[in-house]
Amino acid sequence: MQNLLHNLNPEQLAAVTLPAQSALILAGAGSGKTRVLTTRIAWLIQTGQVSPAGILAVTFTNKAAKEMMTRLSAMLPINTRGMWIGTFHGLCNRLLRAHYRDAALPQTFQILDTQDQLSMIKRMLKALNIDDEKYPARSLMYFINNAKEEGQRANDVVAVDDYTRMFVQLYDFYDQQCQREGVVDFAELLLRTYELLSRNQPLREHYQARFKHILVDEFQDTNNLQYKWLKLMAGRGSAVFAVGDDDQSIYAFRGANVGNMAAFEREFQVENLIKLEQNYRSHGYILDAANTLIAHNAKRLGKNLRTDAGHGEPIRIYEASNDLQEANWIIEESKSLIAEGVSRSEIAVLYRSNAQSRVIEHALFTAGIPYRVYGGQRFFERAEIKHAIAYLQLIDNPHNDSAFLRVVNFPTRGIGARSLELLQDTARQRGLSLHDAAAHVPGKAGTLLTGFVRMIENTRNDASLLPLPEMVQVVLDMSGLITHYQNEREGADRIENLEQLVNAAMLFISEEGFGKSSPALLGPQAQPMAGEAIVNQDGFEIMDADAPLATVMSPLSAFLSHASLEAGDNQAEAGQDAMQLMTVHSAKGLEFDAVFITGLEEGLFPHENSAKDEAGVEEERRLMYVAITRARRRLYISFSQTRMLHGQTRFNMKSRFFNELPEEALKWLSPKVQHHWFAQQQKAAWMDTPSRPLSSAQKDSGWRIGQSVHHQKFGEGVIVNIEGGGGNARASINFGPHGMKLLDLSIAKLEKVE
DNA sequence: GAGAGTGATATGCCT
DNA sequence: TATCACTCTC
Repeated sequence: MQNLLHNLNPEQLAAVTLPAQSALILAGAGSGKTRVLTTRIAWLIQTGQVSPAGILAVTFTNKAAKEMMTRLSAMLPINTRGMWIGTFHGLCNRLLRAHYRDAALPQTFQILDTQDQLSMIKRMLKALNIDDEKYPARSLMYFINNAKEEGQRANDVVAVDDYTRMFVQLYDFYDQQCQREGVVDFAELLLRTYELLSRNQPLREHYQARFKHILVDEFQDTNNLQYKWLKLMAGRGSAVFAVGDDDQSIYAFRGANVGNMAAFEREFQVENLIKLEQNYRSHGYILDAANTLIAHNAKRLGKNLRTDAGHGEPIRIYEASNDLQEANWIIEESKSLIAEGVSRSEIAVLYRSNAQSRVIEHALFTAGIPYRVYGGQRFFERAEIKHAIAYLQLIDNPHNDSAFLRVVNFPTRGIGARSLELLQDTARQRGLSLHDAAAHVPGKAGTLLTGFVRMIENTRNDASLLPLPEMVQVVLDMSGLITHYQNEREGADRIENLEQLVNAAMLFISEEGFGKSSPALLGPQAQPMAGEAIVNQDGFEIMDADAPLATVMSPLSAFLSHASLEAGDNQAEAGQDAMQLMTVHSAKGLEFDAVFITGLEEGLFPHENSAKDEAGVEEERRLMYVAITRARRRLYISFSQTRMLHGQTRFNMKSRFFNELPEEALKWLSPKVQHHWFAQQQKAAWMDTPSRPLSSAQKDSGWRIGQSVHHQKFGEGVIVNIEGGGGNARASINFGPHGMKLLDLSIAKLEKVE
């Protein structure tokens, strides 16, 4: 125990050793949050307050869950695999597998990722002959997911207009369709589990009694359903240990509700609110900047980071005249950092939106500096992998129509659109899945379709007793995927990926504790349950969804869940020592010796879509806070007067966030920058494209695009466009925080600012 | 069924 | 500007 608590600071120690009551830990950036969380679990177990089975630890990402398990195994000689540590979705999956009957799901239900969900909705809209101009699939998807995240089924949604009524009806259809096919989307995993436990008293009480300690990571990111889910799991007796940072809440746009922190404090009668404010990551000036900036947010629980490290170096600010120049400056600074001995992987370039990465990538490429961009396509999202997975899904659950349609004619088998229409009609009329309807289709189409179905069945028969990796191999061969890609010009990479899938299957069974030779399709292995038996409302004895996945699902089902729930690495080839390029969002949780935050311009950061209301600006500010606190020793912030975006040159003002940083922590590097207009000319020359000719309006009015101006009411702005001429000329002016204004040049009292 | 052509569309992205 | 999904054409 000495060991465990060794080296914790007083705040951390207090948090780790709290009594068994609900507590809220406000953990600032770099304050040792994960350490506190894992040490807390280890401490509870080691002091005999709870057994590993009595712990429920929830995270948002698989990465965080894995990290927690790794650290925990290092602290205690226990097998973490059987513990209930996982993502919300992963844990729900486990519960639903164990209690599939009570949850009214087929044992082999499958999980739709976002892509699958969208294509399913599109298919449904088409089948129902719905005008997709009026009711776009994407909007419907958001509507459905939002409703589910509010805990609402179709008939819970209050529709005030016809449009919404239509959506509600489609939501209902969608749910029915999912149920028929035996598939669930991400939100459904949570909602279904929530409903299962709220309706099923014995089950609920069983788990409530079991999980004496519930620990939640990144609590500020919980959405409303997740919060309700936690309340239900906790019941009255469990202690919930919630760790979060309201200042790092940057996912409101996808339903996260920071308000859950305040609600938690109130509803769980939190007596223990502990703030972890000691920062072990960044130097003083960097923390000063973060603290000063975030203090501008009105809605905060309040927290201030401090460090024992000295001031360190000031934050370097650079003003570029255009985005190319900004990129080149990053290259130059990086080169000198590297020359100073900073390794490339310790240098990160952050940007607000992905579109900004292009210019920087180009410059890095030209300079011959290795770099890595986060956020590309992930392994399980690749088309060829999706195809292979679809075959596996059909073997596991033939009623999955999405999977059926994905591969029925891939590789091509002469089953065209008309045959499929026939099949879908037949299926609808008879209330069958596509797979089952195939036998009822007459003619040549029918022959081809039954041929496909037979191929699936044969594969299932041939492979059912094989271990998972070998099954995957058989599927690759029998489906014709490998042959197909062999004949394709650029199929080599795809074949390589498909072979990787066999490896992934191998790795998966060994990690999840499936027997090396246990048949892929064998149902849950009959193993003695660690938990006590419980009896459900119908008098059936049910098993606790205890321990490894192996006890509640077949290797194949488990692997398919894994493929949906964990899309795999989304960072490009690791290995080489490369500079790191990523959005600010994906930088959350990471840290680097040197960080560049780029594009600090009004409209970009804060983003124009968020700057309309105060809540949006506050989230952008938190985003900037996250960006700043990624840096350990050196921080650069840059902005540019002009920038190419969507094929057009934009004139931006520097971000309002500059006014919210402490001047004494900053060092302005900017050389005398050319005037906007010259910058544009020069850039045009560089890019070898003709510059925009002066319009008559620009010549006549004495004003020009790019001119900085001052307005009595709106302050400083930049002319973005001029229309009309002579006395009627009007200009669009970007006033940053005040937005874009269209002003009559002869009326508005504008002053030129040089 | 592949490839060309069209047009909408462009903040962030985990599960 | 560039990408992507989708339709059209041979």
